[in-house]
Amino acid sequence: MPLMLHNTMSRKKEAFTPLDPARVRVYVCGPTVYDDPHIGNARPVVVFDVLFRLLRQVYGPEHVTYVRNITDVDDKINARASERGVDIRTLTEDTAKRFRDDMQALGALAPTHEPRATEHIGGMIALIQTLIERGHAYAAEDHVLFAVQSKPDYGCLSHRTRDELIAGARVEVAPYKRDPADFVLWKPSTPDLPGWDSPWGRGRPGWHLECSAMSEQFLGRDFDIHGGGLDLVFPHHENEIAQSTAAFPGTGFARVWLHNGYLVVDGEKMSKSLGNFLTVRGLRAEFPGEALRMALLGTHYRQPLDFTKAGVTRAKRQLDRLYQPLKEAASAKDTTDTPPLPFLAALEDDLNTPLAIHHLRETAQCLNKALTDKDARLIGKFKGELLAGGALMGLAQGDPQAWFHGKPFAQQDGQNPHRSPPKSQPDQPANRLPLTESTGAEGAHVEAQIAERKSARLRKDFAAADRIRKELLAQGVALEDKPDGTTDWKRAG
RNA sequence: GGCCCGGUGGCAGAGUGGCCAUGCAGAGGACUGCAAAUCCUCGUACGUCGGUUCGAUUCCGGCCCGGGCCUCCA
Repeated sequence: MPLMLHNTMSRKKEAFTPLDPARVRVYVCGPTVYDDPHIGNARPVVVFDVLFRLLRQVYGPEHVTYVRNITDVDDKINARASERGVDIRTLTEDTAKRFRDDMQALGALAPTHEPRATEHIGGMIALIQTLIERGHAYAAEDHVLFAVQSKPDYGCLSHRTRDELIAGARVEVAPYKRDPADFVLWKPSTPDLPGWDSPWGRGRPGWHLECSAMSEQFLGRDFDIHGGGLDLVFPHHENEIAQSTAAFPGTGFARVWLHNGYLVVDGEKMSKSLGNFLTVRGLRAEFPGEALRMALLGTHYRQPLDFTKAGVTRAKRQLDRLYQPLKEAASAKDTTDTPPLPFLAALEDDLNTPLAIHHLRETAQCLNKALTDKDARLIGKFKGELLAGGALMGLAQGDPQAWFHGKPFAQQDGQNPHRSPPKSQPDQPANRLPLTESTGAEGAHVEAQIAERKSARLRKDFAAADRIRKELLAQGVALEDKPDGTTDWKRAG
């Protein structure tokens, strides 16, 4: 089955055919690094990470180039930097680092390239010059503006005409604009603001320009997929198309446009004033990063997602159900590295992650049955399928025992100990997480209690045995007696 | 005003012109000293009004409700 993707440009699901299967090229708009990412920022990262993994699976890891930029010049950055009394580079370096750390905790692979806007100012200036030469841009009062009327197809992505945009009446009509719909390519900086010398004086680039410049640099003038949040369709992506195709006539820029739907929290738009603003960092203190990832993938990427903490708890239980049979099958060898076919079909149908998760759970159930039947052949097969499917979604790749033994998250700082490196990504050191010894002294205590309970059970002193189990449960440790007389434990809740 | 999305069982969430999503929660059973985990069985849906059709939750139209975008928010 071919990979089907919903293209915002055509508003249809289309069979995906790369321009060059040996070099599949994806660009996704990355963060503006002025503050820690919130859970809404995480959605596109996780969604397009699944796409990245899927493309690597289909075309081979070395044949996929994934670029996600970092916007490190912006008015909000300027404001935040001056608030803190640091220069923007200090602020953006620090914020970008925290962003990468958060995204890694969510199991997202590092993109192939992560260019920063400020390192591509030259390319942006060159692009502006080309646009001016071709009559698509003009300088006015130290600004350079893109002349929307010079591009008859402006609005092709958002399916709006220039007139419809103007009718919205929220357009800033600056006196230096020839047309109200024109947008800024370059704007002047005051001496206290970051700026670069240019033919139009010292200034800084408009936001849309960086993606046009950097995608060209890393992916060329024609590439396969451009992704981002739904809110970027207009004006950001519309303007990127206008800039790039105006500068390079005869080229098509991105072929397929993917946009993820909005995320709301408890049914309401996330905002600081409502008190429902959830940062990834804050959530990581309460939940495993992998549970957050599962929660984000539990809704199809184009659907609106209502993010709730109850939902994350549900997602964590879903992961328990995947890890449980993997724990039981820990000593078995997986005999395949092919994901279940229906699972793959679901992902290939416009990244239907909820359906894919369902198939993964089906495989987990098959593994459970095989374990019950002690069918070594099926155990190996389903374990392999489950791990392979999980690898494609960045789920269930950790050590099962560590997943169940991990420290309660309220007591944890730093990294998620539950994830070990994804099996299929041995070449990505950024994704190697230490498998911390979370069982340590406390584990020894639990083991001692288990031993004590075992002797109580052997002498049929069930009251004592139950008391020990109850005490442990109060400490957040749930016991699980195995048929062979041994007892397992795991974190309750 | 313009454009675009949704409304599925208690909750979450896929999908389909006629037969099952699935999970959580709930009910019952197997297993267990009792649990847990696991397995088996079960109940409860497709906003509303019309139309097309042998048949619509699924296609079309009206309406109601919710959400988003319309110059820099993923």
